[in-house]
Amino acid sequence: MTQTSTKTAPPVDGRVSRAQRLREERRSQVLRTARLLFAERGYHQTSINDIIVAADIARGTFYLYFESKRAIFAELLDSYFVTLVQAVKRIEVGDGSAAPMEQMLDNVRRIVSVVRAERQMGLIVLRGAGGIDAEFDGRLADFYGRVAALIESGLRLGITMGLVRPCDPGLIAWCVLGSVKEVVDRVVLAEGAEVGLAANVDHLARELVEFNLRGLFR
Amino acid sequence: MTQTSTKTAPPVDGRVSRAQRLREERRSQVLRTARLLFAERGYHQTSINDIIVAADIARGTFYLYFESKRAIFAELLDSYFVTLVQAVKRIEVGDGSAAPMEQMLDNVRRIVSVVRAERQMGLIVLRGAGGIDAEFDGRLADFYGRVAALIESGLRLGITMGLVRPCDPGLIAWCVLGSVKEVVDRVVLAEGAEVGLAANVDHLARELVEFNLRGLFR
Amino acid sequence: MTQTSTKTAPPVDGRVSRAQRLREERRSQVLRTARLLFAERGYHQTSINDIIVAADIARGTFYLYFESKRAIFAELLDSYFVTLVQAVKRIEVGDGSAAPMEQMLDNVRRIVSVVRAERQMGLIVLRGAGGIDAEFDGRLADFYGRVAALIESGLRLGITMGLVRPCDPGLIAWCVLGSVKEVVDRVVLAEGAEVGLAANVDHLARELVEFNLRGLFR
Amino acid sequence: MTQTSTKTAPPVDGRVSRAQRLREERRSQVLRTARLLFAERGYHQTSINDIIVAADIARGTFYLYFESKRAIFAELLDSYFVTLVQAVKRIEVGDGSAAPMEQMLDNVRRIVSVVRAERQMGLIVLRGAGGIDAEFDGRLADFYGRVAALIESGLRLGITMGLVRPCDPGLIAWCVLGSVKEVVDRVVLAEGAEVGLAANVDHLARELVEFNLRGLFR
DNA sequence: CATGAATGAGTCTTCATTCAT
DNA sequence: TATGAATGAAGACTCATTCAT
Repeated sequence: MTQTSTKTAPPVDGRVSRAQRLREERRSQVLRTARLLFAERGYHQTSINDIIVAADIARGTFYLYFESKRAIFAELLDSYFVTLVQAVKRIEVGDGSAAPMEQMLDNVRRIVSVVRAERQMGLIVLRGAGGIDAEFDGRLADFYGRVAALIESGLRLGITMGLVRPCDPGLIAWCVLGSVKEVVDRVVLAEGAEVGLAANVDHLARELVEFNLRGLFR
Repeated sequence: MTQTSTKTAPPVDGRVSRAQRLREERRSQVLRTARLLFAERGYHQTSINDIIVAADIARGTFYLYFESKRAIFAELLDSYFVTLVQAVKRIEVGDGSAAPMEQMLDNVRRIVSVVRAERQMGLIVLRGAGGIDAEFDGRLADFYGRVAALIESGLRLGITMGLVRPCDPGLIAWCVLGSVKEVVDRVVLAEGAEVGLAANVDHLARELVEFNLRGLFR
Repeated sequence: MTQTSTKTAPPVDGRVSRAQRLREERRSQVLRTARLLFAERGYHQTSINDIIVAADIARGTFYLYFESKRAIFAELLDSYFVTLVQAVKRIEVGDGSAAPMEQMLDNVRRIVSVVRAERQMGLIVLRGAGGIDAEFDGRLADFYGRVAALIESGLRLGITMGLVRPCDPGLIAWCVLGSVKEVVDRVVLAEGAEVGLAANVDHLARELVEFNLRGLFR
Repeated sequence: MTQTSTKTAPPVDGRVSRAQRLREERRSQVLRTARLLFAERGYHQTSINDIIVAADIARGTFYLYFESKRAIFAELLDSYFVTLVQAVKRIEVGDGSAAPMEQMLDNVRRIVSVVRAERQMGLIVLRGAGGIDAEFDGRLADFYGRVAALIESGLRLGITMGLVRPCDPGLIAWCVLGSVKEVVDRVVLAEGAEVGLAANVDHLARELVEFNLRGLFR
């Protein structure tokens, strides 16, 4: 139906033809360009025209690689979700495991590093992905919901083991998630962040984790 | 310059003409309608047409009261910011003051009550105001920045007084803000929230404050 | 949803406002223009742009009056079908009725006169309405199907009454319809027709009817 | 000028090279595929993409064999016209000839058989070839014009010989043609035709010819 | 000969805003 | 003041055709 359908399966011998490689390169170059623009100006303020001009391709070429504007955005979003989720490891509690605090620190460090590596997507996910579409809103809510569920199950375990004080884990999971999101957003992604605080990731991670574990009180 | 700025100041005698009153009524009715629609479908998915149909006014009439689509949205946003800021009181520490915990609880209760009273604007501010425009993004950042600064100054005071453990107040302020925002968003604004957890505002406030003060550890 | 929705019901007093009248005029002017273009160049070769340029209206204005290109074409088609159907009267056989031949002559005369009055639509229906769309094809087939059914029932009656020779009425109805369509198409609508044969409608009608009644044999 | 016209005349020895043969095979396979698609969905709804996918050739290859979309359609059309024209034999009147009625019956039978054999082209010619293009419309008109002229000359002869009643042969030729076209279209090409009436070609031909010769009257 | 990635003119449609009445 | 018809810039997407490999 659409001309997009990329037959061109790689040769059976497993090697990838030169054309294939070029094709992939082109595709990811468009993806990169689009990511940049979406992050800078948001979904609605970025037109297909903006993308093809910035990527220096023809109008039709865009549709050779992506079905629609929504599709390229969705792809960007989904692949970022995957990257992010992979950065978060469940906190293991056991003899051979590192201290929970250390594990949490590692989680935060990994998240920060992912977000900093792909600053643009961070901006999109934390700020610009809402309000595009009912479907995208849903996807975003889904993603955060899954993360919150992960945290919640950790909390439950911690409570059972007597490590975490008794609390409403369904609620507190959102507190934890919220504090992380906000710090990542404001501190990691802030314009001048490169020079400032965020440069010291370790300090940031330690403060964040300590806040979550010990709260404000002395 | 534009016709809209014809503020038609009330007559010197202080009384407001009947026409004036009607004008104001109509204006705020349009505002209400727009708020509803923006909250339901977001900025981009709400057209001027949607608004005038729902408000039952003519297309031209809209522009008699508001300069543009942006303008009405900005107005809605700004007035909500004012309401919200008023809900947050600086934590007083002194002989005659209530316990800090109690003050924080009150802050949370007030915020929750404001947000629930104007659920629509809450949705807009927490979800839908990003990604519209560079300027709106800035406004939003500004607002949260002011709130964070407020929290930060409280933290500094707390630290000085030995109530709050030593920490990076500029960073932790964002943690606090983030946890509040997320809980308000997911728990207070969630579809079925009216029946569920959020119904018990007190429980919610207490859990949230406790998390912020004592963290997760037992 | 669309801005097309024409509220503006006429005032209760039954009179039509000046604005209403203007609106209708504008609308039918666009219809006329579109009809002309569709007839001249066919559906696919006529762009919205062609229509608005020829009608001297703005792009948006078109969509104020019509939902889409398909919609305006459908409207043109439907109203023509109505006109055409009204031109065909069932052949009455009875004491007070004119001779069947005379009634058929009148039918042909009326059809020819309708077609000549709206030459453009004739061209569209007889030549250009096929191949646009499965739906339009269906509509066209439907229309001709109804006409054929009308003829068929006439034939059955004629056979019963001994006026028409025994034959397969379902088949012969298409013969009759086909002969009429072709003559109307080639003779009435032909470019130079105005000067030639078709000028003499009476001759044409008589020949056509005679052919249908008596065939070719001497 | 165009690469396509590289007819690569066969070697003088009259034999056709293997490559030549392959070329021809491929070409006609594409023609077959295109015919199928054009018939099924019409000219405008069939894209080059549809054709190359169905024919399993590369995009560029198509243009190796055919100049353009128009060109392949034109070729299909023209070759069908030739086939059709060959099916119609002039009615011979003379001592050694069969009865005119029998000759006409044979004509109809041949036409029906051609049309049924290449149902797709029948559909295209009778329904889908109009409204594509001024030129195609002309070609179609030309073809029917030639057929009508053939019939007309037959009628003149018949009149001269006293077999056909006096009439306007230029007009009546179109009646005859119209009745044949319509029957072929609706009855022969109708979806379920294979099972229904049309199965009995002889009945159909006889009814059609009888209608043309004797008309409706008893 | 064959390929298929690239092209870009052209299409329909939307919608914030203006302005004559 | 109120109206709503008119505007036109801007947007997403299609598809016949070309051309380097």
